[in-house]
Amino acid sequence: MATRTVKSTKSKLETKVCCGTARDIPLSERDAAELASVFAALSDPVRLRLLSIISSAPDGEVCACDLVTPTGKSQPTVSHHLKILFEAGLVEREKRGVWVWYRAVSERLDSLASRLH
Amino acid sequence: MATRTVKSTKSKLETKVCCGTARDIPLSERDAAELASVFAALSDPVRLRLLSIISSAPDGEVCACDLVTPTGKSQPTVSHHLKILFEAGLVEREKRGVWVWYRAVSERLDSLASRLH
DNA sequence: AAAGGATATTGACAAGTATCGATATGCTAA
DNA sequence: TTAGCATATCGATACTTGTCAATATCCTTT
Repeated sequence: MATRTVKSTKSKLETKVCCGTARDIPLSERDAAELASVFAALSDPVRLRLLSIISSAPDGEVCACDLVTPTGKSQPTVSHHLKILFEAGLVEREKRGVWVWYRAVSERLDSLASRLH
Repeated sequence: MATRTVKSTKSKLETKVCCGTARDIPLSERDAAELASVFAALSDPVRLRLLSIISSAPDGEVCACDLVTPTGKSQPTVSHHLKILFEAGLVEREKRGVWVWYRAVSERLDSLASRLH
């Protein structure tokens, strides 16, 4: 933390004094951790593409078996990424027989978008 | 990839057949990587709080020296996080004398928000 | 009941990252 | 020019994460 007093005033450089008292941070530590975890779920290219496929599906849902080939990743890897998206609340899943269908949770993305301001 | 033929129709479970041909992914590999890198910059609680402080500053800018104490992190750590925010295009910086002032790049957040749909 | 397939989990490993102490750089004032 | 401070970089370390092969689980069909 620098000094707070500025003596000379010869240029614009000194017109503003830095290093005031620490103000309250608008975003709490808890909220920051929560937000960060959602962004972390979105911080992988494979997951973004999975979400993209799911979101743009005609019926709004996609079978997990259709998510392996397009991404070029192994089945366990895709399953792992889908789990992360699910736990972040970005997708929901429904098991029907042997298949699992995924849908995007648009409200989750909407509320996230609104928090970017 | 599962079989595509479904013979019996005894319940709703079989009304939809999964595992069609791989369709094009709306989000390209390059775009996904770019987007993911921005989300990665936002996926840390300390960086979100830094951005929060900067964004809500009365003058729209904050001296780096005012960003160490509130976060409770060391000066090198804060400098590291600011660099990541800067390289992601989320903040811009201006050196004035010994001090460095940071401002949020709101258009960057806006365009990011618009891409969440 | 047995076989086969879809999905999830486990274990292991390589790569990436957050953190801090020490140090370098660069600006200002004396 | 020297001293002192603000900021950035470096080096090291502990932790996290993306990936896949192997395996487990669960459902359906025969």
